[in-house]
Amino acid sequence: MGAPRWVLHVDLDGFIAAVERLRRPELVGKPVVVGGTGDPTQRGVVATASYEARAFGVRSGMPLRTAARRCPHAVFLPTDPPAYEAVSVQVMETLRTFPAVVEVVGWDEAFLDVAVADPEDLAQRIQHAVLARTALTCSVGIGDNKLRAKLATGFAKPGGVFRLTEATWWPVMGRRPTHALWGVGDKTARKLAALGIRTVADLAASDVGELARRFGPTMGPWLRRLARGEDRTPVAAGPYVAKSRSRETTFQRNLTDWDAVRAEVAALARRVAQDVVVEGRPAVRVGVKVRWAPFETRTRSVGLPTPSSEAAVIEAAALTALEGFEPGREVRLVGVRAELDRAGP
DNA sequence: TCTGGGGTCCTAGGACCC
DNA sequence: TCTGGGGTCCTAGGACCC
Repeated sequence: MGAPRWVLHVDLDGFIAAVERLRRPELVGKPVVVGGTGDPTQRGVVATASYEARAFGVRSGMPLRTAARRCPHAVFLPTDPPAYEAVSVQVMETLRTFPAVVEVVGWDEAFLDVAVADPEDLAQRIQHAVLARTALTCSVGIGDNKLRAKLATGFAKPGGVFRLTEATWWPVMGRRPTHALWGVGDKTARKLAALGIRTVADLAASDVGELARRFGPTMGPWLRRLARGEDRTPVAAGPYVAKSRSRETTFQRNLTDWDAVRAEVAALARRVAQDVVVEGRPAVRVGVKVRWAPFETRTRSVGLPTPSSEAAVIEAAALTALEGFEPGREVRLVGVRAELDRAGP
């Protein structure tokens, strides 16, 4: 008889802002907003805000200009991905010292599949180990599957531990809006509300046939399972295998010159080609994204006759895809994406 | 609130084939 | 000549997440 299985979801508190504060102790206690180039007069959005900045209504995803209006005295910093990556590696190494299957979900998040009698005790030991190694605090959600562990973390923040299982699902989640579920965003919540489905309990009790009609054969039934906290997705230890690689740029000023658009697409395609080489699997399809001003996004893509990792091939394909667009309007953003071969080189 | 960048997965229509 | 139904691939778009 082994100990019971649990899923733990570990999530660093305000990760990016916390890493910046670590490097610059003078930021401790101050509102800090990280995002874009660090210049709040430029186009860009908030990647993370410290809890001091959040008190002024600054949120991730918010335009930097808006953040500056809400919290003018905040310290604005550019994002520094290599620095966060380095700290993230230390965090994940620390998690792997525990007897668990570890699935890394992002820079600052991981699932652990564990078999222990006292998951709260393990959660606290993880918090202490991460703090000792990186001086960062994290929150831990405990669940009987990934979905419940992930949602539990929201109740654990900041710095706490929370358990959510089948036994407590209804008292904790039943009366919350569907938007509280992991995978239900603004659009779906609104669509559900139009059907009279407002809470998690409403969704759990709704007609699965109706959901399938409105949301499709896969999404419909999945939504109802979500509302019941049902999830059998395993914690996957395997190394992350990318399905696509992409690069995109939003211009500080919209481009009006199509030659400049072509040049930018070519440059992005060469960067994507470098990423493809690093992945070690060739591209099978290349796509281009154009965002017209003010904010209308369109994509075009072409399959490659033969899978390739060559910069010249990927660049040529991107420029071919770009020909599917009618020039003449102002361009806010361009992007290039490569879909990778699933099988291998 | 004038809206980044990097991903994943699902849906749906049309082409094409049997 | 007119007609069916299903399966699969290709492509674009949408929704969501960190």
